[in-house]
Amino acid sequence: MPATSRRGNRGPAAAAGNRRAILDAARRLFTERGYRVPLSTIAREAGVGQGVLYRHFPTRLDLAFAVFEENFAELEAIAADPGEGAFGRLWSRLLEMTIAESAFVEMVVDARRALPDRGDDRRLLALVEATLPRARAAGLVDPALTADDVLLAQRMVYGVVVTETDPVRVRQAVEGALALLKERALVPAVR
Amino acid sequence: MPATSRRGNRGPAAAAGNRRAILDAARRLFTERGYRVPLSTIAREAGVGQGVLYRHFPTRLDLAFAVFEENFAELEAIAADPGEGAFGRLWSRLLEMTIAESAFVEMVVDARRALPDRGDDRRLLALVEATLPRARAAGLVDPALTADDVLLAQRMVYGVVVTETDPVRVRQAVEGALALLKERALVPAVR
Amino acid sequence: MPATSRRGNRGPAAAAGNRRAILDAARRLFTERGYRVPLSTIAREAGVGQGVLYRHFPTRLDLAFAVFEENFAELEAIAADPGEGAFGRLWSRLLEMTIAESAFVEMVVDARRALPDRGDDRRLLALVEATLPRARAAGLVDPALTADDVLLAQRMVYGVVVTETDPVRVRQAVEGALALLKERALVPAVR
Amino acid sequence: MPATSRRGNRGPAAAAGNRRAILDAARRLFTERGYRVPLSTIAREAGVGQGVLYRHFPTRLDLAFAVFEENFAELEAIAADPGEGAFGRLWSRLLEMTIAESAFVEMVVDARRALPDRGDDRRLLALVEATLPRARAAGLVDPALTADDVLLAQRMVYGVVVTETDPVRVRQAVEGALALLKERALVPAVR
DNA sequence: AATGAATGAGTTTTCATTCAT
DNA sequence: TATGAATGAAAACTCATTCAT
Repeated sequence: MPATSRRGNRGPAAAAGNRRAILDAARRLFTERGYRVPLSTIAREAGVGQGVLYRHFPTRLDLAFAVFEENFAELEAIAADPGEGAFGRLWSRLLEMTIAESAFVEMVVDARRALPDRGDDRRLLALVEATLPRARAAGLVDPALTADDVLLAQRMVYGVVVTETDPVRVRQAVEGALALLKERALVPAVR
Repeated sequence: MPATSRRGNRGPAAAAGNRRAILDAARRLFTERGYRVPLSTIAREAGVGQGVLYRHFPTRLDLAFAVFEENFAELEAIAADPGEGAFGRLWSRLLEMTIAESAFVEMVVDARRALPDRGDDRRLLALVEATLPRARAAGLVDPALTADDVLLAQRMVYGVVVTETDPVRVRQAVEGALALLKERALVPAVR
Repeated sequence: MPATSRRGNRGPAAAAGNRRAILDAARRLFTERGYRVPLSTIAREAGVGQGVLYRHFPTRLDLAFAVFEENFAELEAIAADPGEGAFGRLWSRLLEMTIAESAFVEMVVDARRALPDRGDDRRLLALVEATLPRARAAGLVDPALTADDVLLAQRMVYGVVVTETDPVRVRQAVEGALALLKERALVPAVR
Repeated sequence: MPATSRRGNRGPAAAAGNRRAILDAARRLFTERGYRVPLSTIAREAGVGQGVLYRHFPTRLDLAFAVFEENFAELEAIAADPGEGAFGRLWSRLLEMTIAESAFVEMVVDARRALPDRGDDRRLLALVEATLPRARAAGLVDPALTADDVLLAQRMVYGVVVTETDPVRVRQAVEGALALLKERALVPAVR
């Protein structure tokens, strides 16, 4: 659904709201229609002019990374919890994101052609490294499980999500993938 | 490199050669420049007119599936071998294809949005089902390994390949993914 | 006036006619509305689609140079005449072109920012060098007049044309400029 | 470099400073990047908002003429000198301006399309008429040289400057042009 | 049957101008 | 009064598809 239709020049005060509306529209449209959805469609759905979209996000990748960034912020908030369950919640949320927003695989593919490393892998790695030791100490995961393993596992789940042709079977396919990885006791399984 | 330069209307005899040249050019360009490479580029590289490309392959997907089909044909030839090593060779070749032609993930993503199921999964499944029992009987794989597991594992490897930003680390990443799956003894590992 | 309105795909046979129509429209619109006239306007006036214009002339400069090239071709034809009057006719036509198509100054300014030397100066220099000696031998011009002088004089006339704000006074201004240069006996004066 | 960074609404007192900063930025950017440089760029470089630029200069031409006006003011100051050398200094400075700010040719071309005569020619003519007689009386210039000749000569130099593709050869080209005009004893030559 | 230019709709991109704060 | 974001009308550019020869 478009943000409430906006008309006329609402002045600079609208900037934050516009940015929000653009990000929401982009997240939704990337998911529904894929990464290549026209920028003009995103602007229209966000209820802003094309120029506003360009002011906020000069390239498609800038927009995509900004949406991605919000996911990261959420994961960082989870990882900031000092409890032993943080890793489990981080992994669970990461799986949900992977399932819900597989459109980002297309973005990654595109980014790979267009850009040098943006360091996103390292940021995610840091979150895992911050939380995994406590889970290990509490006996919640296989002691041999490394942070690299976790990231690799997430990428493997990505592969399953993106190649699943029937949307209603995505969760089931991910369950199957996690079962194949189960020996290393990645927990918890997807809800 | 374009197929040998072609000029003028060479009549029906050229049809097969043209089809061949288009498929070769498409395979190369999909890999090098991604699934969205302009069809006109493929026609040019193949040394044919755009009309010919349309005659042979009315849509981008028809072309992509035809390229994919050649991979299937190769896999089918491997699976036709009645020996106990057929499954291992099938898996090995499947991994190689996954590594070399990850551009097909983009195609699959596109196909998912555009088309009803084309049954490719089922064809691949049939090849695995034809070869896995003999490998299992010969003790070459974990007895609990199912054909579905194998297909799922291949999709997981896809995920790793497509998300690897550094081309020279793709094999290493796949090795890591296979190691995570090793408990089920998928053999052989990637070369 | 637009080339006779054309609709529908007339096939490759239309290519030469389209190129001609585009060049004519571009020459007219550059002169009437300046070098920055929208390419879409040129395409519309030529009676072709935008894509056709792009196929023939990938950039605005390519188009402008092609129009310019036609002027060169005309000058080359004049210079090919072995008679002693060739230089006079060359100079006269060059002045006419300068007066009629001052829009090309804008092009030159633009080209200077966008491109390395295209060698046009040298081509024009060659034409002058081919014809000037015969005129000199026939006593038609000051014996001290060099080909470089001629080119410089033409650039000076350019300056007068482009800075004349009243279109009806352009010829009069050029006459004045030629009078200032008269000691070197550039002949003939503009008609 | 932008004028000292300005933040916040500093009230009417800032108006003069803003005008100054805009003119400086415009002069520099017109020269460096051409007359078509985006107005937003000029505002940014001047350290002011776009609205302020519009308040001071409603159109691009208003801004361009204001920059030009400053040149006039400098020339007027030179012409106000009652000595016999005023004409020489006026001509010399005029040549320098022509060389340094050839971007103004683009402006003139644009103005010609957009505006009725602004009388700039007449203002410059007045300056020459005020100083030339004294130089003539002192025997510093050809007695036959008229003020119209001087203005025409300056426009001719414009033409040479704007058509010179190699920036380092501009002065040399101007020298050549002045040599062609030398019979009328325009002095002094460019430095 | 092959060629390759033409078409034109779709997308991206820019920027002069307006206007809420 | 200054700010700088919003607007939206152009303009530029791309490319899948058609079709005369």
